[in-house]
Amino acid sequence: MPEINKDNKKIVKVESGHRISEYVKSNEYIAAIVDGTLHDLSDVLESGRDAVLIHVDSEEGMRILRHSAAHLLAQAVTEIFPDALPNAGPATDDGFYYDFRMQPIGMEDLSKVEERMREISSKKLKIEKRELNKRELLELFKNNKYKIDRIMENVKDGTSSTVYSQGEYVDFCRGPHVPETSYIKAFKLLSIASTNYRGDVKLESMVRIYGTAFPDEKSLKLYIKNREEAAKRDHRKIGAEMDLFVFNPDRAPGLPLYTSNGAFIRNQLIDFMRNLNRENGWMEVCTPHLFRDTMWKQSGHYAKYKDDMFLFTLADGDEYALKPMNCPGHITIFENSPHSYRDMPVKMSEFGTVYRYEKSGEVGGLSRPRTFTIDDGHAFLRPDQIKEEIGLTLDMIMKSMGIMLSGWPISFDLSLMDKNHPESYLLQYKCRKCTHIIEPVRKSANASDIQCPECGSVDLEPDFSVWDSATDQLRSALVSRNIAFKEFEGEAAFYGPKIDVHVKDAFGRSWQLSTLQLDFNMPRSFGLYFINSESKHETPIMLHRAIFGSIERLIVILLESYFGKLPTWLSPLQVYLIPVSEAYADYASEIEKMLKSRGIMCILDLSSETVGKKIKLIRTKRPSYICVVGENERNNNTITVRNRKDSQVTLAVDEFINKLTKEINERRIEQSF
RNA sequence: GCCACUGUAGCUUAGCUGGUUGAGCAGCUGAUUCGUAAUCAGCAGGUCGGGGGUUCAAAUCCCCCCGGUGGCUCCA
Repeated sequence: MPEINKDNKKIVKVESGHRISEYVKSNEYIAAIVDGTLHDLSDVLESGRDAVLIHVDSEEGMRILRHSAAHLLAQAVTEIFPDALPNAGPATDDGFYYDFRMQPIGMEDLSKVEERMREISSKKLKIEKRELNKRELLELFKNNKYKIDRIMENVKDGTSSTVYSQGEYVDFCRGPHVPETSYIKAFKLLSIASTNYRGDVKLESMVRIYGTAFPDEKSLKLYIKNREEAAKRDHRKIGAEMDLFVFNPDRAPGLPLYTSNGAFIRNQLIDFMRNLNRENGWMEVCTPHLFRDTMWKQSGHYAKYKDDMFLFTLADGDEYALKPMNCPGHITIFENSPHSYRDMPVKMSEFGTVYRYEKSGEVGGLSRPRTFTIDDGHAFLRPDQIKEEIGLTLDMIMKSMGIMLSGWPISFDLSLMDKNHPESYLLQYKCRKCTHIIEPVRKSANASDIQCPECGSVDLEPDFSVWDSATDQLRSALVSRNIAFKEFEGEAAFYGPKIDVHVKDAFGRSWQLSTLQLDFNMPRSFGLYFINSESKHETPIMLHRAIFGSIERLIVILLESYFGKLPTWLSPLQVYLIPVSEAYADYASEIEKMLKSRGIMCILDLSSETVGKKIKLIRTKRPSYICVVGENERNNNTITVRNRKDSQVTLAVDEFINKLTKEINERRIEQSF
């Protein structure tokens, strides 16, 4: 996605009784904000106001443009397929879609639809808004049950709402939209998908058409080019070329097998994180891959994720499950011994391989496998230790991202609770009558199903103090590291607030890596405690944290972003060594021995092919260095080295090996030569 | 699971409107001993994803199944 210019703000004074459009000279402005609400340019203001014009290049402007493009799509589809019933068509982060109840269509139909959209666009149809009352709305859309559903849900009796029309096409919509169809000129339909009404598999299936639109042809082209470029860098293609992993759909669907090359990359990443864990007091543990169902029932995973777990029953009737998460295993270790407040925090880490039964259509490559390994960690904390521990974990994140993905934009999201819906969260309550504190529970949405155990009153007040304190500590940990972050209200898990870390690659794709989640629930459901300074049992707070996230996904990110040309410390082929002829095989073997004794990944190619051919054919394996030795090198005890960018230098063998060893040990991204 | 696209040798691929598959690379054998993106020659490798049907004849047309890929959260 191209950069969005957020400073394209223009404010005009609109006098009472006038249309906003009268003050707009350029067709780069497509809508306006007045007193915080969105308006069409055709709107007449009843009293004089400042209107903030929305530029088509702004984030808001793009959404409006794409939403209008979705309407254009619906118009074209209903013209070509009169039986198609439009449901809904919003803008998405990088385009738009529209859902229709209709016969399945194919890609040929898509180009027909796109052609029709262009025709309609060039007709410069005015996009007009009308206000209708509920009765009129229901009458207008009487043949479309989906629109009727939406009207019933969104328009209260006796009130009115808006419809937008362009030519013959009318849609129930709250807008705003661009002024006329010709504003939508740079667009493309991308794909067809099946979806169900309201996303519910039990309801009828619908055809979803995806597309995207941009303010100008150039940005559209760039977007399409980036998509194609990203496809070329698909990790599955690169992985096959470099011989990193194998998939066998018959024997192990969705379960990757790593070759020695792939295993090398994994192990390098794991070694790196293992050291970082040690430096930061995360003690490595090792837990089994399967547990009895009883544990999963206690943890709550069974109730929530039963359908996504690999479950099986043994001959004696005992039920087991492969672990979908590592936390209960770590809890089992924690439980085994008493803990004083002085020993806290207790921090366990594990490269924990988990198994999740993803639905058949959802698995694919390393990005959506059915087994993956998390650089998992669970800290058992006293309530006052959150800030310190989060701060240290943020340091680990900054350090590891700097080493692996130097210079990539990183963003931090802090997810908070929505205090208007306390019933969505695990909360402590206070009895308004007798001030008794009720242990954390999750109230159900409507019922007054909880009563005070002391006086029986149902008049309970949510006590946010634990959440507030935890959230403040997360926030101040971020602030203490000078980290910019965004807050998202209502995005917290029911059991606690969290911080998510995303990185953005060279193609503008955002990837989630680290997560830090506080958990007030699991320590409670397992009855965990530590002995506090008053010799009383106190429940610890758990921190679930992963820095890489899944190692599989990290490998995907590294392969796709480096195009397979990994930093040398991660490369399974660090040196590819060629003697110019058999006569120099001995000299090359000596060098090979020296490299191997330093642990450098090296292949010596003594086959009878020409140097040119060997270089040509090794390219898909992406060696860090291609080294050639012959008469010159042997006479001077040197080596000729060609790097990933194909620049070449001849230097002393000792110097090469020393600098290369340093490059690998220091995990440098840039090459030494 | 649902929809679209797709499936010819290990990889990349030719095969038009039906006449039982053609190549390049990789592999193997031999020659060549060579200075940075393919040395030469030969050999071998395919139930055209699987099954059924139409037809004198199917990789090609029809039906069913199985893989792979994209999508199935963003609500007028």
